[in-house]
Amino acid sequence: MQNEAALFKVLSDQTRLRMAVLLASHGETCVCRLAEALDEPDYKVSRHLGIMRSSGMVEARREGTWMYYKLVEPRHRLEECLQGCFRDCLAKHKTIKADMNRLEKATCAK
Amino acid sequence: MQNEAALFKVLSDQTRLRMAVLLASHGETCVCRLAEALDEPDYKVSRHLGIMRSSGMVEARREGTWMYYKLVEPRHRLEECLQGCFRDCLAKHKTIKADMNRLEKATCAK
DNA sequence: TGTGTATCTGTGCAATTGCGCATATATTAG
DNA sequence: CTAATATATGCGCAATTGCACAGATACACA
Repeated sequence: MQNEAALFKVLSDQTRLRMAVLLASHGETCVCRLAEALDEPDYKVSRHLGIMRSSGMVEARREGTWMYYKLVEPRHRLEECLQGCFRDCLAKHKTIKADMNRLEKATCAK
Repeated sequence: MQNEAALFKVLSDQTRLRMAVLLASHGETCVCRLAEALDEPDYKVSRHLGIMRSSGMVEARREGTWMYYKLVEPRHRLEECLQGCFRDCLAKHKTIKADMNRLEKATCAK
């Protein structure tokens, strides 16, 4: 049950929850686009992605200077259920819609 | 998004998550039975139930000396989804099965 | 090699969290 | 009223959390 509670803990921070939902909706995304989408400093986004990564929730791929993050394939029913939540309920949230708007427009040039 | 993250935060503690799943499976239950089910001191159970209550996740009813707690009716799709999770995925967890066993046998007399 | 862009991380700080103990409250029975 | 049972809470403590700043890496390209 430790692991399950830890999963919820990762999602208990607004920054991380927003990113989880964005990654569920938009798929693989680089750090600077996420930072623009959330309108938060890159060091903050990077730090929280690190936490999500070491919990096993997301995985990263380097491509040149960029790091692309995505949600992992669900490893059990709980993860599957939560990812469904992200897409089906949370993606409709006002905050997320605004995040998605900024994400679409993001140029990755600051 | 604040509220959604707060929901996950309530579930990020093992004691609270176990109780949420128990309440989802077993329905309304009194504090002393929950304490026996979790094999945790009553003040600890009571304190965490208080947190769950003030977050709006559970509601309480007094009957004589006993307090009965239950999950609230889902107020939106996220809560509905999470309660589904409790019943469909988490209730099968080893820890929860053991909790449920103790719960069935609980006499409420210490 | 050196410069610029993207990303990560060490550090210190203030705030929050969960715990156990002891005590307080509420209710019922005698 | 008193005692007993069930539940809640004030308190202090140790551990964890999230933040911002500054600096460190990693990579591409000249």
